[in-house]
Amino acid sequence: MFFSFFSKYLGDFVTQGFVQEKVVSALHGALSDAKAKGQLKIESWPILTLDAPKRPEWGDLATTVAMALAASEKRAPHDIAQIIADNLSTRDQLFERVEIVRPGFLNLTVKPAVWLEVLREIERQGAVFGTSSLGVGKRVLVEYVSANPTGPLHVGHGRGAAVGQALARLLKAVGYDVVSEYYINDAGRQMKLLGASVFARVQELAGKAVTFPEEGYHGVYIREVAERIQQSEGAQLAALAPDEMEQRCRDLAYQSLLQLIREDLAAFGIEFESWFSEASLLASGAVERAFADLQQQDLLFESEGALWFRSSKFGDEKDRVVRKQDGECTYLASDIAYHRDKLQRGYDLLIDVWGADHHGYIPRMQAVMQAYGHPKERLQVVLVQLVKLLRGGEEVKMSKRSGEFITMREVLDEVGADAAKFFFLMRDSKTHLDFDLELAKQRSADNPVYYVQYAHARISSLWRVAAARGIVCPPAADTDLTVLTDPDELGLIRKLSAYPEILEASAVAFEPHRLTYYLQQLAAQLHTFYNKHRVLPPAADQEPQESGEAPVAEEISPKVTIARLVLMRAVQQVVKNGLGVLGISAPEQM
RNA sequence: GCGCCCGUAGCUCAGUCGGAUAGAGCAUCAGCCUUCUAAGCUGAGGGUCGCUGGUUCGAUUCCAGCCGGGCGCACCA
Repeated sequence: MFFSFFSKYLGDFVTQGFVQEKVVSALHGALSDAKAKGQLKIESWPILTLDAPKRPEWGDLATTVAMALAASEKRAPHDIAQIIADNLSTRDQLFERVEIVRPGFLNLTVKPAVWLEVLREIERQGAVFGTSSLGVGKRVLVEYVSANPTGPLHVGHGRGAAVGQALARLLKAVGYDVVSEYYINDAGRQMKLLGASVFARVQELAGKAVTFPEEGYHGVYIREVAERIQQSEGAQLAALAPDEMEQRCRDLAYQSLLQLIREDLAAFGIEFESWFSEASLLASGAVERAFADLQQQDLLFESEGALWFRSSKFGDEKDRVVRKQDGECTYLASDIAYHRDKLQRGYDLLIDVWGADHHGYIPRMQAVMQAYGHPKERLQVVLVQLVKLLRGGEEVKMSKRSGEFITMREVLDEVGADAAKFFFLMRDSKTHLDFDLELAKQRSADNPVYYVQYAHARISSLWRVAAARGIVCPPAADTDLTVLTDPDELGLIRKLSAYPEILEASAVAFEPHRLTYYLQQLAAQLHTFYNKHRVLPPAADQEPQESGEAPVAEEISPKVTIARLVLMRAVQQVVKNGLGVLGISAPEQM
């Protein structure tokens, strides 16, 4: 909810990672100084990237600029690294250590005091910590799910829904103005088949023998819809002529199924700002206008009695039919008109979330972008691969033929919306996903959803216990954090500090799973810390264990307690923010 | 046949605008713990990053060619 208010804060909070930003500007300064002194030429400025080194002894952050510059400077990377290091050493309020290693790595160790600032920063920014202004001023439309209203949503749609929503929120978080839209295919052949199928079932219920339409919808839900229709207005229906009756069945079935889809999405916690009807495009003449535009640029031609779009002109492998010999428009016709409409609404970026089996459709839609005078990159298609449902390692079989499949609703009812979303977002959307229902509903640390949510709940529990013991945690600004010197503490802070970068990388790559992965790592680090260290002092009543075997409980002074509480509060904030972006709740208790 | 995606530990997968000794979870094995703030902790083994070449100081990452798997090549959605 608070996402819609982001844009007004974005100007104030530019967080490319608090510490990272300082280090980058220090590096930039060092390079400038070196250039001014004539030590380096620096004809073109390198991109300053910071990596978190794999080994702790390599410092907090590392950069490879020296090696990147080696070629253009025509000098050994090590020398360049030395020059940078020398110029960096004047900025020693930031660095504890600057080391040059082998080919030309620059390993930087930032002073703990600088890291501690991150905690204050997180507290200051709260729910907007991690957001950035990358996309400010740009409008993007994310279209997803868009399932035909001819049946309930299945598991694949669920993954698409989770991915689409996460993408939308991710882009909002980095400053874009985002609208989510569902395109309703409420026209054409599918609807006719739906009407015919339901009509046939209604006739059956009325005791009339009918032949079920070829390629009709066989699912049980069709019968259910027919039964409802028969009950509610069987009498009125009987009075109609057959084709009127079929028409009526189609309308009622459509409404009923679309309603079902809306309800399922609501149950999944997915909301669209906009629902766009294909039929409305046809009714408004938008398709004809789209054609006229193309006609004008000679991008349409007639051949073999059909009308073709010259998509090959824009890199598609061949031209495509938009109006068939029989005079009917193809689905491509509506899609052209629909995407033209999106463009006319002034979006800077269009994102379509599709099933991966539609990938062959991308070139022709990007051709549409170009036909209307936009770069093809204006349309970005995010592909979502199939979900393989497992139950305790065994594949759950589904048969398409009989029209029976596992619905999204069934999965939600079994594992809950949070777990379903998390699992859908755990892997790169373009790869196949194994989704184990048993694992997803487990309430244990083996279940990654619980593991992450538990990190949040666990900290909430601290507040409850602290409150009960009358311990209050003052704002970070008023707290002496210098007692946080343990590697586990500083490690957590470094992890927190990386959150804005993760968020941004995840957003620009359209890959929500990176954030999911990060949250698992952060949770793991939190749990490790939590198991190893105390935050609150032991309760007064259950004092000393017998001396001897029990591991010596860590001494914990009030000062340390307070500082660690501040740390915990920051971890909790970041977990909450991250889960929020993924559309997953952050429970206070589990 | 052409095109797109995937191929990383026993399993499921991260990591690639080129960087150091390639990571996580599960499983396996070995210890410890049965305590609290809440559902245990610590460690180990495990890899020709599909194969072969190329570019590079440096390739899991980029390029080419193969191999294997998936998907797509409609006047179907």
